[in-house]
Amino acid sequence: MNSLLKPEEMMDLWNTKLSIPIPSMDIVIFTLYKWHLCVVLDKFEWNAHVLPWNILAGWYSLEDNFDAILERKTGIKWIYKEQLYTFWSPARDKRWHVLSISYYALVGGQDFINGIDFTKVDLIRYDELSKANVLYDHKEIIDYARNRLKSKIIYTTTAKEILKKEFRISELREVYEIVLDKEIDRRNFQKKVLSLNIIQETGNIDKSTNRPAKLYSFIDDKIRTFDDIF
Amino acid sequence: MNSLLKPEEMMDLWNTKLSIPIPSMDIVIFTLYKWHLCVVLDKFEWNAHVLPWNILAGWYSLEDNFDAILERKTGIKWIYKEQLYTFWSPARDKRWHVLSISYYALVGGQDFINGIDFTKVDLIRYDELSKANVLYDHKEIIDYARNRLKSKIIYTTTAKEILKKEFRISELREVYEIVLDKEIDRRNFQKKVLSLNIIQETGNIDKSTNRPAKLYSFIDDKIRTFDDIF
DNA sequence: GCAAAAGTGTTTGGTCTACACCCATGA
DNA sequence: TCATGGGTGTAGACCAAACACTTTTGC
Repeated sequence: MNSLLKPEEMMDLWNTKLSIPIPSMDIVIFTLYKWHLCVVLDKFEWNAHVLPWNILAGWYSLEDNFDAILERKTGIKWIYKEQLYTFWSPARDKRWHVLSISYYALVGGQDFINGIDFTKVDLIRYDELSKANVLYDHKEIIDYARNRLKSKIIYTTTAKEILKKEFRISELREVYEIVLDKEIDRRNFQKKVLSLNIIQETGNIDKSTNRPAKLYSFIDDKIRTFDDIF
Repeated sequence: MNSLLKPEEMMDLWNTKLSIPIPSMDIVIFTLYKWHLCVVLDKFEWNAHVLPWNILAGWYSLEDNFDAILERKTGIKWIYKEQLYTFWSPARDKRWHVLSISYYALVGGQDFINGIDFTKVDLIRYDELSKANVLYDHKEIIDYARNRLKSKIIYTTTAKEILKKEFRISELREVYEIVLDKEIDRRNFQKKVLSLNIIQETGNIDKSTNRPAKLYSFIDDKIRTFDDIF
């Protein structure tokens, strides 16, 4: 993932000889942590944050570029991700003249949290982002991703990435409640989700609460679409 | 809209010294012509076609870049457009190593057809595209745009760009029938579209058919969203 | 009068919402 | 036996699909 010229040399070349923006990638990683939707952000200088990013490595696909950034920040090698949008305006970033191809993903699990190097990266609650000092247009990119996440989870099995292999329907519902930021009727949710043919009983029972609960798993290995859940 | 280096010089620079793809823009322009969904494609050499495109002019916004390509091909100065996707893979285009930021739009009207220079550009029916020789991955980009168009027209007033200021509800319905490629019940469509608060009677009557019809116009000047029409 | 297309209404069935009740277990 | 959360059912509101009849004009 190296380029033939050093980054500073590239910048120099661009700014002096070219009128073309440098393609880079910004990634928005959402997770559910302590019952809140959070974003992974790079610490930047003293108290500022930016999205994890890199200059696009042109010998690799966009997905490989995403994976490289993700792995560097979190240790996770692969995750379902989706292209978000390509942001550019001549005024976007006066220092570097950078075009941003953005991707986003929803990730969960203990391995993910353990893999994060919290000296370099922070987990910021989405609902507390306005208090943070997020640089450039990265706050807008995060909001854009947040909206996309909301609309996608309604008709895709995005929630798969947050849950363990086997889960209770109530756990699935909680993912939806946090991502959509609203309460969902327990009984109606259950009826609907079972009618969609996306999850199946595993036969196992989770006895960790007073009344044990049936465990379910997603039928498909891959993220797939279905008729709107709401 | 010029760059400091000539295109050939840029290409050379990229291929020899840089590992970074050149940002370019491909645009997918849909229109309804003789009752069919069509795409505007550049003639390329003898019998091949490509999407209208250009190397990204970095002093201008993405939308300005789109407008410049559109105007060159069709004489139209402004139209509602939407970013589609950014395509890139190292193998995408071996000659030029080009990253494609794609936009799409739905355009209509006689001015549009009159503005097209048909010596440079062809109008190709979407349902006959498989017979055409469309180069690179541009066929996939068109398909991607076609799907986006289908899903967007269901909850946005995209059809506005195809119709005259005042139109019959039956004309609006025909736009939906062609874009969605299915028959729609006349009566149910009328009820639904009137309940959405997106169009209003203008008070004028169109007497061009046997039985005259009320004319309607969109309430909003801008393209807006509404609850799904289907 | 007849064809063509507009305008309006009804019936039906399914789906979403808001609920209530009972059940299995741990403490 | 009580608290906690799981499992299941039902009535009413609402919405969408299928469909029929009447109206207004040109020829």
